[in-house]
Amino acid sequence: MIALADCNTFFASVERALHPGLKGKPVCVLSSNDGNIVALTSEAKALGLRRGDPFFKVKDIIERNGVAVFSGNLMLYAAMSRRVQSIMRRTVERTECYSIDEQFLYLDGYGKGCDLVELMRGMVRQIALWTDIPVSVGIAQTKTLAKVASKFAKQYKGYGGVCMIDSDQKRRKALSLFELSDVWGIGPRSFAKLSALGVTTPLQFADKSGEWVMKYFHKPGYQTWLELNGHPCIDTSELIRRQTITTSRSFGNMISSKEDLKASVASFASSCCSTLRGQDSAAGRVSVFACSNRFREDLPQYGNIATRRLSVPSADTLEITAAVLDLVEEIYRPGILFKKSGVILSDITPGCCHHLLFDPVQKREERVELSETLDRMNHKYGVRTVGLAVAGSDREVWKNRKEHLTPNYLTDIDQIMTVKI
DNA sequence: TCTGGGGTCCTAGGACCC
DNA sequence: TCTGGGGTCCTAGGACCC
Repeated sequence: MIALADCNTFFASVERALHPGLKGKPVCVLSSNDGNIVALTSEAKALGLRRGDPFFKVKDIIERNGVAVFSGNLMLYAAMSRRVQSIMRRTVERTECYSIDEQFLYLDGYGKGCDLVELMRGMVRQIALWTDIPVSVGIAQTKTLAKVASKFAKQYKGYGGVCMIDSDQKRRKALSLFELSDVWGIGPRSFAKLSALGVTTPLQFADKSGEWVMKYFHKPGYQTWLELNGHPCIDTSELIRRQTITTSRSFGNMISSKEDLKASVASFASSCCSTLRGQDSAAGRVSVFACSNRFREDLPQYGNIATRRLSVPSADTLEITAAVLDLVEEIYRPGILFKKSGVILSDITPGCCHHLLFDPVQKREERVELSETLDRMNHKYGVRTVGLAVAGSDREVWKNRKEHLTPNYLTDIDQIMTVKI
């Protein structure tokens, strides 16, 4: 059996854990630039707010009802996620991090039936006691069914946070009651197609023949079908080393000058490179993209991407930044108001120092050392303590808006919480 | 005025190879 | 009238996930 442990409305729960006065109150967390709602508690949902709502459109609902609003602070959430994960690893030996708020736990060898449910309930209580983060756990034979079970665990208080699907009878009942569009692997497109084909519940889908599923939904849909029928086939274990690394942002203010665009992508290149070195890899290809504001129909629209292959896979901030600045020359257009830009590293291979007979970069070892020194300094003294001048300062015009930011209580000694007694 | 960011996998089609 | 067979690699686009 496998369990999925899912933190309930995770970002909002972290904010609530660090602001105890908000217990039982509506809380929303915003995306970067304070753009959209990305996480919200059930109390906020009850007011009609939805994930994805643009903040400016629902501001009046928020103000009228005294909803607590926070700018998303990913560093803070990642730190809390590590705490939650460590408690899960104390409970079960083999775990797999699927996302910042979800873990798969392999339960083979931990007994059957009630034992498993009690084991997981104990873990949920421990996490609540030590971190104040509410967690729902689903247990079943496959990851897709475990996800279904975890949603039931979240929905019905009576489960004590843990729901198990351990018989065919329970599986069929669960699938007949579950929302088809909430099944892991069935997105809006497949949902519409299934509806048109007369399939409206997960059970009806599971009861179709394999050939039928293959004909209309090909391999991904077939895998979901197998999993719903209790045959495990989705492997999520190979996600440790990323195949692409992207850093991109929407700007707080639109920009038109080439220098601002260059500053933004140079800053993103640094961030991509330190992630790359952090997983001990090198990238063989660098891309830069930029686009205008798609919501401003009154302005000329433009978007483009340019890619360069590096002669040797590299993790050198200087080399990759130089490539990124060159690529800006290819995509920049005067007169366009840019709203967003980004850097993508791909063709990623293990090992950060590659050698080639005709390497255009001199003294590559020293360059690698320089980059690693940057990483160490920024790790010790805080992000962007040292960087390339071309990436500009923290006050650049393209920087984000973040008006409701919670301090980095868990990761920065200078921002640690003050307690008054 | 204000509309997120970062990933994966699959498939089809084109270009090229012998 | 009929016009090889069997591959690889790359790219773009679509669909999905959190």
